[in-house]
Amino acid sequence: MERRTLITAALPYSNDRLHLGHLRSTYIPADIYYRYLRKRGEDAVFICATDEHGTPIAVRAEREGVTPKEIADRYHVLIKDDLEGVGCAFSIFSRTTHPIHYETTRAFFLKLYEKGFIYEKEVEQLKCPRCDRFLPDRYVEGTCPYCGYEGARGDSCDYCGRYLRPTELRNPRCIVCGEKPVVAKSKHWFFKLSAFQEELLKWLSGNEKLPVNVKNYALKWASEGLKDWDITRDMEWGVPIPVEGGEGKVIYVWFDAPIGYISATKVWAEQIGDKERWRKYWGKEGGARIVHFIGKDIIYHHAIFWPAMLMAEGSFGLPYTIIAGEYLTLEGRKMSKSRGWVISVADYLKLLEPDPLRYYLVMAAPLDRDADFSWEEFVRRYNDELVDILSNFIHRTLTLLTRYFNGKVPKPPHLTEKDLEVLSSIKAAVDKVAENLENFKFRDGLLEVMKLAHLGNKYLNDTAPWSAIKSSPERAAASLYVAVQIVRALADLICPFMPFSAKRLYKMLKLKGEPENTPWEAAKEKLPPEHELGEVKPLFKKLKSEEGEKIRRSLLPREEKQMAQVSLEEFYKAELRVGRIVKVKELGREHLYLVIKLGEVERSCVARIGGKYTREQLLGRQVVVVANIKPATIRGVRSEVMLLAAVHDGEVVLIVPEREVPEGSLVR
RNA sequence: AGCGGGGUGGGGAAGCCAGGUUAUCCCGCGGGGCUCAUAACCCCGAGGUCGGAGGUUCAAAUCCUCCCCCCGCUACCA
Repeated sequence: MERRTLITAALPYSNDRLHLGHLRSTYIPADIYYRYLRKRGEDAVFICATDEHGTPIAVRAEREGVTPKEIADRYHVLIKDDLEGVGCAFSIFSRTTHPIHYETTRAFFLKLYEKGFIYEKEVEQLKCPRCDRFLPDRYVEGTCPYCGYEGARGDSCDYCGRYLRPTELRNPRCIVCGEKPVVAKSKHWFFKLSAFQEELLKWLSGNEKLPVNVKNYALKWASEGLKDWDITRDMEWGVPIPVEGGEGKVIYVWFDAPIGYISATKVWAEQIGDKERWRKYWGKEGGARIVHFIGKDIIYHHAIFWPAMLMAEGSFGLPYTIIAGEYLTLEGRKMSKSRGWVISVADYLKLLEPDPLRYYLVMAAPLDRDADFSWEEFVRRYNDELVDILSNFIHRTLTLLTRYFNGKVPKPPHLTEKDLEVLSSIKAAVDKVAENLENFKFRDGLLEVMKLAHLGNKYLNDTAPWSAIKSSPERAAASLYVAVQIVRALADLICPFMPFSAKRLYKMLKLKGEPENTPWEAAKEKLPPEHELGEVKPLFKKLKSEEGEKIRRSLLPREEKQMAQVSLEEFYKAELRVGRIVKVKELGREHLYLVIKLGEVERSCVARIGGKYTREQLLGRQVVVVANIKPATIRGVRSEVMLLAAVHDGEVVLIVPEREVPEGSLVR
């Protein structure tokens, strides 16, 4: 039976635009795979959608005074633009607010409910007395019960990585108002995840297609024991619970999001006018190979939660494999949206073409390892590899043909052993690229493509048609006949990786149709003698250094570049010490005069914390000061040391030792 | 502390999971060839005790143990 594949790319969360990291970990690999299968003529569908529920969108909407749907609408369009801009050829880019999604999610939930895999339970839940509402997971922060980390969120601890429940947190606080929540009873629905532990372990360990990074990670969690999963939340934004008593509650976003893969397939089927078509992919028997492309951060959800949900539901196929892309750093450092240390897809596309980016992101490192986006490296790969090796080979071949053979493929009199050998290595290359793509080895596949271009350059050098044309035109004809076959193959081979360039190359070669719809094996076909070529133009132009510098300046985020770095040595010049406040006097409305005892000595300090702290709050407390700061006179009073405090939105919070230490202790 | 990733010729990276002939690729460097092409292309060469120490093995960059060093995770976020 013919192979059928359903490819999904992780649903982008609809409250921000995408950056280069998203592309590298998920969307470009998925797109390459889909384009490859499509060229193979296989039955493949490429599914994606925006994920539009959940607390972050709700919180943000609240803050902006709009509805959550408005936020989701806004970003759905932008994200779609980003992805289409880099060439992602989705069959459908749907959304989880689509009516079909609601319907599918409700049905999924009900089926599990009827089968007894979802049960109701009164739980003790955190409720904020000041905000007067139950607090869904991320509305609470506190101390992790496992590792003691103080900034753990209600759903998980970022420090030790464990998944938590809000009530497990020690010292919880409401993130909206900071109030200590109280425990209150609330009814919730749980998915019997624990019931699937054995089946999951079996499925995970028996699945030879799962990459090691996914498999090991999931096995570790599954074998540590799975708890039942609270899949409802006290909020309005989301899919309403389809059973009695669920008023004011919705299904948890991580429960409905993966169902989006199914619902989006349904939307697609409807759009192409073959409403029941989706069943061919999701059917348990005779369904498609379901291939999920995700980022490494959501392995847990795709390799544990999702398969368990599917096992419980029973009528859909389980994932065939899950490809988890690792992260992309920017100039060697982790990307960070809040620090502005990111390059957004939109910004990139304003300045450069998508193909070189696709090339770079694939080449930078294998998918299962972290990669780095560095401007210098990008320019190097662009100029030295794409331009010099690939584009230049194509250009010189086509130019020679234009000059010596009127832009037509010459008729080779006879082909030497060497010519035949090169022709057969074209076929071998086509197969090698395919084999790598079959195994999700995108980088290796692209390397094979480049090897073929390299071979082309070598072949041209060895056969030197430019000099053969004088001594033996027949040799020149043979040589260029062979060389142009390599170019022809490249036109198809680069298509999954660099679809825009493939298109241009198709035009230059006057090949019929579009590269994306032309069968993969066409790469092995030969351009016949007399075939006429189109207008020859370089595929990629070199990035000149001034031009590159200009792009670099507007592309790379500025904020971090301005941040000066401090060496350890420099840092140690600052002498931070613990002292005790032994005297407090007001100095106008904003300032306080303090005397701070640092061991044997006492130092004066004028601090701008008036109105923030009272005399009583300060007297006798231990604080941290910069002991060797250059003394200054503030409000007419000499200040010898500087008091340290955290500053945020007009708040001033003193830095104090976690417990009492001898005065004068050094802080390092 | 924990979790994760990494340490391979001057720079950047593969290879490591499935151990095995001269350790691969791009850049840089030295020499040569070519002059069709976007000062591009091709060939040859120098340069590596594959972080360190043990161990397993006929054989280890690759497996095991211990150690050293670097990076990320404490802030929504692939």
